[in-house]
Amino acid sequence: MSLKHGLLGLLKYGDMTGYDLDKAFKSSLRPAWNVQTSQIYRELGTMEEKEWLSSRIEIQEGKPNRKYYHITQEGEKELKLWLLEDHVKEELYLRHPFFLQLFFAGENTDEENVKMIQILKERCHSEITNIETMYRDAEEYRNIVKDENRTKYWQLANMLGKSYYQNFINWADEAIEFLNKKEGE
Amino acid sequence: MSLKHGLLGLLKYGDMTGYDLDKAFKSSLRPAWNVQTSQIYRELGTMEEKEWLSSRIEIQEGKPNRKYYHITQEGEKELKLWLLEDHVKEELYLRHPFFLQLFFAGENTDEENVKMIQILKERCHSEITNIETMYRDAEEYRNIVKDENRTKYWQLANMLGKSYYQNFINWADEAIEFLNKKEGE
DNA sequence: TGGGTCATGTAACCTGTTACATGATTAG
DNA sequence: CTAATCATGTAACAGGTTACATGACCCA
Repeated sequence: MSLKHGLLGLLKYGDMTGYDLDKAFKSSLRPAWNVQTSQIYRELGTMEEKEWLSSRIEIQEGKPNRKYYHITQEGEKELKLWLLEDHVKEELYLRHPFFLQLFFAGENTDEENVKMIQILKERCHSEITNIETMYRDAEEYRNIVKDENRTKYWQLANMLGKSYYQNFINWADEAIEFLNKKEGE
Repeated sequence: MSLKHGLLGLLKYGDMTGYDLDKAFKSSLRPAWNVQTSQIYRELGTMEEKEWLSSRIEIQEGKPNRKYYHITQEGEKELKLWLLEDHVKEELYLRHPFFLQLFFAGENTDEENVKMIQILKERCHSEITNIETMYRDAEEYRNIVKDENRTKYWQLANMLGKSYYQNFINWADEAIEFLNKKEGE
């Protein structure tokens, strides 16, 4: 999607290594998507070529060296522009194989589909739990950062993430009821 | 995502050309995502190589010839398996740049962000209108198909699509209220 | 006379995914 | 003793995006 800009955003909090960024991304932007570690390293490479980032290597003993990335002025400019762009235009799709599966679910039996919808529900419940844990873990950062402007939007992102999964759960309940009623007819 | 399986599903309704599939996809699976026409042709090519499809060419006068694709037994088997797989596992992410944007929205002013959220709302309203039109247009198919098992799931997909966008709208209202309240403090 | 529909694609590029590789240290 | 953590990547492939090309017909 826009991994590059996600990384730029995280690097505004401070210099980090690819490893740190991987963890930071996975623990804060998880509702967005699951990034591949290898992709992060690749993107960091091309971002450095574009001069959005600079880097320095810290030598460690016993452990592998750490390569710290730092956001440049170019990078900050790029991030600022991206944050003001309208990304809502064409990219609001419900991009899940599950939706296709549902559309063609008439090819399966109702029992098979109910089972699938139940799995969806469970999965969404556990995602909500993850988000709540994530958010509680972030409390400490909020105490350190004390930048209300930032934390305000973390809260909004948190609300959006949770309601997104809650919506699947609500739909799943309605769907199961609907299928049972049809069954009884 | 799984364009190949989406195309297989559509071809179960009857033989179609790439052009037809493009239109069918865009008018029924639109809440899922917007496929590139060129990608459909490419995928059809590889699907034919895999022998999930066979094709025949119908010569037309004045207009370009039409290349009809037909789902093979191999293709049907593949679709059946795919429809029973668990696609909910790792792929339920809210995969939108908007989420990243929101997470880092503290870099913008509140006014800029409220404007952005309002654009989101409008866009979601128009998506819901699109889905409703789409669904009404599909009524005729439902009368022809008369396969209640299929149409039942079209209805569920329709419900999911609408609630997905409605959820953004509800969130947007809360978010705007939240930002205004914070502003007043 | 210009734009839309019909109908097919190719080429290049960018992004995402999967698999693999290394090698030391630390905790259960 | 085994698994996890620390920390870096490369290679190959699959899937998505953008730009371009062709050419006739139809409608305002």
